Amino acid sequence: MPKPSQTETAVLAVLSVEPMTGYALRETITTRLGMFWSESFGQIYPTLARLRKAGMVEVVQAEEGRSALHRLTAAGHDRLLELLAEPVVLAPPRNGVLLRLFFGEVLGPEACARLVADARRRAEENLERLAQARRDVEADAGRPQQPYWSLTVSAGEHAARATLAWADEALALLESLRASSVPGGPA
Amino acid sequence: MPKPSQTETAVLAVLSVEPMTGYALRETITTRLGMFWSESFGQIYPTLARLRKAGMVEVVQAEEGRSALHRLTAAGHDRLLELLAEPVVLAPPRNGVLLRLFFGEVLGPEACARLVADARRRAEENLERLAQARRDVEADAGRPQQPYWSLTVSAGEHAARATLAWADEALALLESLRASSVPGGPA
DNA sequence: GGGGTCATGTAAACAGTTACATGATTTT
DNA sequence: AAAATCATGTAACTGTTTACATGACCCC
Repeated sequence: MPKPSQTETAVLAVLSVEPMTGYALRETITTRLGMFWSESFGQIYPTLARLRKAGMVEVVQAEEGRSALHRLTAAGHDRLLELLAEPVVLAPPRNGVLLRLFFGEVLGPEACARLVADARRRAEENLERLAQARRDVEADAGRPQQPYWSLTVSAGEHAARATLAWADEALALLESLRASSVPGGPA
Repeated sequence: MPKPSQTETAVLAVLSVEPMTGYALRETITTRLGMFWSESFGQIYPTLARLRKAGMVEVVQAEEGRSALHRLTAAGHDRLLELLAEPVVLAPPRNGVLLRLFFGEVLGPEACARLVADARRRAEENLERLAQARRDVEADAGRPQQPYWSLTVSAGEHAARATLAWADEALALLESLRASSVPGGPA
């Protein structure tokens, strides 16, 4: 069996819920999984082609005149189980904000404060998107997937709130730095 | 001027503190920035070669018999300022744990609980490493970089504690799921 | 009929890791 | 003398994004 691919895992997983076009697949990943996953067309279409060739996915005509949909085969479902059981791939850390802050002396407290404020704003935007996601999940009460979806929303909420709390702390510290380094304020 | 590179930024930033060998550069990135950054030798050495050719970095002989060190030139420092002012590159989200949890119905509550427990353990390990980093930073009290370093440690602590809190919540929910789906316990 | 969005794909470029090769120096 | 660590580099591969090309369908 070929070596596991993360894109393949995501594609098979989404198709396991419902057959759809490649375009809808990308749409679903962006809107439903966007907080913790992303795929580009340049990944999705070649992956679908490979999966088709390997018999994991078949193309079905849903309605006359409609685009053909990609549906998981039994082999595809087995493969999905196999891939989900693979060890999780941890992304190597690469946080540009923290890199800049670690060398914050170079940029100075004001520029650092702007970076932290930007990060704070992004976290707030995330919280809004998560509030919508929370409402969507609650509207699906009763579906067997509902508790699992709730889990992922909850993860985003915890992370976003942690960022907010950190940012407030950081902004206070940077303000005190600014004040002590320029006692008379900026000329 | 060439387009900004993240690796270049990190390399110039580390060298701005102190001249060192490529090997020590990697070591420094792994141990000091490891919580939020990473670079491999395959990136570092070609980057150093390019920076040397571009006059951003010069090679100096520190001591007789010792390996030559890479030192930032004035042009290198200007370039660093330029790169640090570039907009932060946000990594596309790719969280394998949350992907598996979103489709948690496929794996079932027990396997999901194992995934969450693993994530929890990683967060706890991070907290231990951060506690050491916190002690290291505090030992450097008085250095002008100290408050900035403290900021990055604090970010890690907030994130790790958020993961712990989420994981506990998630494990409780998964346990109740397991209980309700298999009322008599696993046969 | 024109603009938007649905839909599928390819090509080029890029970033990054892994594995390998090589050798000096230091420690045991 | 051997083993570990320090040190520099290259080559191959992989995964991923971006940009481009193309056309059908829908609704205003």
